Amino acid sequence: MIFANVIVDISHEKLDKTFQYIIPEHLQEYIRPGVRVDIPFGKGNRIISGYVVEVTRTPEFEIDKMKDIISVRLGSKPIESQLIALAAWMKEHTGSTLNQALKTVIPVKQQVNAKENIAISLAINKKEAESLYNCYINRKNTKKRAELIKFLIENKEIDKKQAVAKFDISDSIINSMIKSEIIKKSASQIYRNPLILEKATYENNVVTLNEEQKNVVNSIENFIENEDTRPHLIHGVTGSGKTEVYMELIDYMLKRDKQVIVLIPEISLTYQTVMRFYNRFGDNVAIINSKLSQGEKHDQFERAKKGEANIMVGPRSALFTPFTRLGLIIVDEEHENAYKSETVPRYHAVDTAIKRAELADAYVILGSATPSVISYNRAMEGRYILHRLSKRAKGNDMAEVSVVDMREELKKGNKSMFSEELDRLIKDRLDNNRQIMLFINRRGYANFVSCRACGIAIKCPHCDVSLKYHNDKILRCHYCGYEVKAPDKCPECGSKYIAPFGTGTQKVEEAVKKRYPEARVLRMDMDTTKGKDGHNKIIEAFANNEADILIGTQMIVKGHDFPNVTLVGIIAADLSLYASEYTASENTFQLLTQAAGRAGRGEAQGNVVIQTYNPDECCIQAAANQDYEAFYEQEMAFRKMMNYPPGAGMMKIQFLSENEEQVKELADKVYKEIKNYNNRLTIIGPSRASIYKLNDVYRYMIYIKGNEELFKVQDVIDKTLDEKYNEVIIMYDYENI
DNA sequence: GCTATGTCATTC
DNA sequence: AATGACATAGCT
Repeated sequence: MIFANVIVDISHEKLDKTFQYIIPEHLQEYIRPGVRVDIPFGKGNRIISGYVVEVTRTPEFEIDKMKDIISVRLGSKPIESQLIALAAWMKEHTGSTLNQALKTVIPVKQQVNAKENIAISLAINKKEAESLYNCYINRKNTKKRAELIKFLIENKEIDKKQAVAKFDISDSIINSMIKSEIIKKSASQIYRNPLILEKATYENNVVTLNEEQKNVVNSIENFIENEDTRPHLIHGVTGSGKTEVYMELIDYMLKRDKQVIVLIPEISLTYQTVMRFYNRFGDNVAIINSKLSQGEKHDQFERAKKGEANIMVGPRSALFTPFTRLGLIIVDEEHENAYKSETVPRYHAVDTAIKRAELADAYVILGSATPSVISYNRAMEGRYILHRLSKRAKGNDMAEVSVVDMREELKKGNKSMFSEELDRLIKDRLDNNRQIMLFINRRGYANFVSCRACGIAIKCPHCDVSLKYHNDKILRCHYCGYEVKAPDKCPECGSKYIAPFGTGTQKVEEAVKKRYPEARVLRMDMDTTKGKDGHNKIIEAFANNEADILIGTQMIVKGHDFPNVTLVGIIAADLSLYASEYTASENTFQLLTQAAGRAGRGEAQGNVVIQTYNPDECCIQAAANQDYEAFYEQEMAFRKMMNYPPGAGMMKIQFLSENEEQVKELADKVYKEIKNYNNRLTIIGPSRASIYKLNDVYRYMIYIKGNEELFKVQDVIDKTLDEKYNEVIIMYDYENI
């Protein structure tokens, strides 16, 4: 016997799960995940529609109580089917529950229903209503009815849900009132501010591509003509004009009556980027970002569904745009960590994009100046098709990069945070009215506060990290937001020789202001961009030449185009190198290359100064030489040797709990279970996470190397879970599987 | 005892 | 969300 797990087409918390139905023999060939079916539901067996999310042979409900699926709705394949099939895939590949996956994939559902909220209004005229009110108010059990009628006389209509809450009235009363034609149901109005887009200028409608760009466009079009569905990876150096290539291909798709999704990391989803698309395609572009309200987001999705917009630009979640004629998904800056979801379902946008494209018969283009090692490896193996853009679009040269060994600077007696070379170049640029960007990958004033007498560093009481010193003499935890006034005496030994150490954006800002008092300085980090529009304001101010020097964290290096910047200084390149993840080198290389790419995007030659204590480190050298291939070769050799992705697949299991003993116990127990299940697997751990305590939650990790077989490990663990460990949350991540 | 009205639990 | 089962008040 075969069963179908069906999610019913009614939006209500209590029904937010699957119901299992028997698939009658004559329907078996039609039923697969995503198919819409009619099913009997509830006591009266009223017929409602639902979606099949899973087909299985294991019954999860008493078979004799299980009902049969009535029929399959074939023909027009609603977009929901496709997205539900995608959710089923996500469940499988991220280890989330189906509901979690569905909620992510179809956020529209609740909204659609919210939009169709039922309102009630009077079905009789005012006089009748008033007399009825007098009648009800004097009777004993009809107070609530009377109040409702009074309200409706005064206010015309009310949302049904609100009425239930406000008058503590029950559904059956409302229903009976509808039956006796005192009130009537109607779809309530929606009040929502539509996203106001500025008028498009269509200013650069026609862009001439250079030879290299044309080649890439032609080549990709060729693969599409031949229906080769392999994803494309465009490796284009910073400033090589990937966006123009995307736009050309979007145009090509629109001409074929297809729709396009463009994913952009949230952080570079700025006014600048958005306007580029808007100027070229006008109203055909819909945009979402995480700052939009649920309602606004829903409106954009609705526009897409109706075909009023055929291009969706947005972050990760734009992947789930309900396009019915999806033809192409573009993932810009595909290496970005932001594409990996941090909440369940912990999906990766690149893999999910490829799956969505497969379900929709669409194509995928990934683009980056620094492709992830995993993606590049896939291109090398022929699973992706690689395209190169090796020249800058405007014909200008790549910036000249120099690496400065800060140990040597110290020997020379330079104790400041600016090397001689950086200092010389900053002065030069200030004299010539050029702009400068200084990059330091750490916000705040200093890294930590420690006591010179006893050597302790002040830590966050909730997290296993040191507190960061901020200029306002406050210590902050950058993970949980904990704040405390900086002490003037060591809390351990009472010594007054307690001082901030290390460097952060605030300290750099202070040093810059002191050393170059004539320069106008802007700082951009988490602390200065808190406001709603803070991010854009700073970017715009800098773009308008309102400042000479922009100091910032990662935020400033992601994809912004400032033609007047001819110097980029990386104050301390090593910060991300010491991270404990196996991707530390990759992250450092990406960051440095992207930062370096900000220089000299206009006509003038750019300079980049990388200050480091590890000048011989491979990733720093490769970034300095702007040599991706060299980096890839080195890194890939390391990954293969260590069996890290893409050398193998990897599964990460995290154990989280406020109960320190329980986390450890459970991690140990799970380790034994896995060993027991398959003792040939390479298991690393269990060990403490790099930040062991975060927000008062203790964290243990287990890593397992392997391939598809790892998906089964989760089932094994789920089955052996003991109620005793209910407090412990287990999170799974899969990489390169 | 019967009806009108309100509450509750259930939905494969 | 929607429905039948059940509970209770009020009336004849």
